[in-house]
Amino acid sequence: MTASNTPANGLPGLLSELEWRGILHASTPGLAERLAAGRLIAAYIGFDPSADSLHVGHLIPIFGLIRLQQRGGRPVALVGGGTGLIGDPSGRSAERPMLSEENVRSNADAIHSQLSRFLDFTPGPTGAVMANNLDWLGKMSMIEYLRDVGKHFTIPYMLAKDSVQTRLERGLSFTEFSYMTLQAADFAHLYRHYGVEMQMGGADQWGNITAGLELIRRTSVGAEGADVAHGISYKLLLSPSGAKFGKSEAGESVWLDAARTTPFAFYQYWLNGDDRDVATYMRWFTLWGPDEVAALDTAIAERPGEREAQRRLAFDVTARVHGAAAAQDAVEISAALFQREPVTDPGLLARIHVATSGPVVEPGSVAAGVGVLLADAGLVPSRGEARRLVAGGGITVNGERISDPAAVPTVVAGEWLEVRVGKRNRSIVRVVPA
RNA sequence: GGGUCGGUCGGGCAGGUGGUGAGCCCAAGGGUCUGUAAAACCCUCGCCUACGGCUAUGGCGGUUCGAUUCCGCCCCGGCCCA
Repeated sequence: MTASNTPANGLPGLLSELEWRGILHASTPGLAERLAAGRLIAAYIGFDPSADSLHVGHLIPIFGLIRLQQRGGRPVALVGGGTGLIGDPSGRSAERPMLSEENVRSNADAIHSQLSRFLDFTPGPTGAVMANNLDWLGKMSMIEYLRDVGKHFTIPYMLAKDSVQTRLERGLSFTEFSYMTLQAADFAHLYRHYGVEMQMGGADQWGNITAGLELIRRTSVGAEGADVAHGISYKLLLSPSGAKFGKSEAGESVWLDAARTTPFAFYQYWLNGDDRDVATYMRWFTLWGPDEVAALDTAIAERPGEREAQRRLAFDVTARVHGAAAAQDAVEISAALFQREPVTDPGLLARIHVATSGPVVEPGSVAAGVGVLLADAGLVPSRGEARRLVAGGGITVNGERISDPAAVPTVVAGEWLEVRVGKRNRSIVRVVPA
């Protein structure tokens, strides 16, 4: 850890930091002055509980809060237990399915606990705070909503929003149309009751953020002329390689929940990134300062084969999400699994099997030949696919390239098989009688 | 509610007005080189108990020797009208 990890210039340096990292999309006029004022500022970001775990895409807002706290601001993480029942049309091309209340509630709980590991919630001026908008939106009566919130929005104002415009042709329910007013109500509520002066979010949230500013401006008294609230939006993360950020090779989301995406798989996701993307990712997903980042830029350019930036990035992010021990474990398992020779030490095999949530098969599957084995283990979608892979030379078991789908591999120490499917997909299969 | 157009492989299409839909593009996967990267090149790309068989044109039913095609009802989506 170097000195650049603790920005000495505090809150006033926030905007310029987001600038050099290439993250800043927009910010309200006057925000720089407000940050320079030397007073504490609290800012919030909302998390939509549409699933029971956050995924790597959520690291963007999470880092937004982390950087704020690091610079001496108070981060407020808002879980959308109320708004999640409505559905944000922003960035969506079609009406989304409504989630049940129980669903949203349990998702909100899960997300709540995941967020707690990224911020310091120790009570104090910069202590992080968690809130759930169901607490106030759920209590609001319809009359109250229409008088206190709806009255301050004109239809032309709402129609002008991008999120609405892009949906006018394709269809948009009144419910989703109203979403921005609920998010505005959140901001206004947090402004009044928690002293939250700023909302942050992705570029697609800018319209919702400004709707909140509008509501606050129209409903707050005093401080005439001065901007009483602010907003920052982050760019849409476009990976230079054109890859969809946050999707594994199989097209699955990379989750922050270890039960969904093992720390090993998580580490592999970052390690395996395209060279062209690392420079961007390390700016977005680490707290490294300009000097460290520049040094790694040089490393990428001069010694790409070493993948120093990928390794450091993968370790850093994995450690942040799953802890340093899990990250170290992922490094060791990766080294063992991706060395030239197959793993044969039973102790190590067992350890890798557990850490990677490896598949378990019965001896019968092994005796039926590699083709059947791979399908039974779930390493390939079908036997036909297994045959294709074997024919193409894509399957290696215990270090031996398989040329016949009917081949019966030798089980190591009576229990283990090291299977390599393609170049990057390697796993340990455990053989246990039923 | 009425009308109309559409629902074919992960995505995008083609075709088809009763006689064999696995055809194209993209995406994807495997191999070679390299670095668990990219590019390039080669191969593959519905499923299976695999020289063969089975399933696939939103769902159900009908007409027919035979339906993706014709008829009816239903579901989903777009547009127009009320």
